[in-house]
Amino acid sequence: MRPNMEGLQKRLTGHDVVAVERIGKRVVIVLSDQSRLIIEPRMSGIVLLGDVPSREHVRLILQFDDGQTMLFWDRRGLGTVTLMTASKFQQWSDSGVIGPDALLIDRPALKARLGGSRRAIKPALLDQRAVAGIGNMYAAEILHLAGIDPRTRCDRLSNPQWDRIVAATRRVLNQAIDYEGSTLSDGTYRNALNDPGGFQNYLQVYDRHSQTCARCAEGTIRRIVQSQRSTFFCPVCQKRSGLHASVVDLIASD
DNA sequence: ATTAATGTTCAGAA
DNA sequence: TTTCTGAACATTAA
Repeated sequence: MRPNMEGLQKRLTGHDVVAVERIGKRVVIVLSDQSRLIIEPRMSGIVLLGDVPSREHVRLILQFDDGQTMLFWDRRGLGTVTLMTASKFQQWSDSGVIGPDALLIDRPALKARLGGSRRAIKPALLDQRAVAGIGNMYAAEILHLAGIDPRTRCDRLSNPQWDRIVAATRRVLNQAIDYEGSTLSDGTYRNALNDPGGFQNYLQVYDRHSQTCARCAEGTIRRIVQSQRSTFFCPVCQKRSGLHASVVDLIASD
């Protein structure tokens, strides 16, 4: 991506932006000829309007006629920027590399995609081909809210458990969006105006290793590794079988 | 010096 | 065939 950045800037010159959309974790900028500029921020990338936070790590700058600036800033440089023609985008969209969006999927669809799998539910939720938009932090929060052990095999989950996963997904993601994301102590995540989010103050398990669970006030949050990612969970609220009473209340109050 | 980090992809092995 | 591991990408901070 970096070697072609100048070529990319040149190809973009003279085009109008007609829409900005989202597919899973990607930002999709629609241009007047229906081609798409797709930004995939990955770990540390952010899309910003306005000032450049630092001259370093700027990957792309869109300068608009009215003086506004949109830029992709990526400290670790793991993110990607891709410009696709309309037909290439259509092809890519239809290829199935990105599953249904996490905020739109319903229980039958999610179960159809994962219900036959022997994988543990936590790594399965991170599979963007199965369902798009859930990352490591929110997978932990979702399963905690749903009261499900992250190690549970997908093919052992009951319909009520799938229902709780879908409900918890919507609630966690919508709440995180309302609070404009989670900015942990390293300050990486920012909204488009470079302001920190507020949802980090409401995280129940993520990054809370060895703390007492705020919900049940009994369990101690555990950290385990699944598919080379940290998983945090409360062994009391999230049992393989059985369900802590407060879980039912939380989901039901939605 | 080592490790881990809100992510994904690849090769290779159970 | 499925699912996992380890490495890779690059940077920062504890």
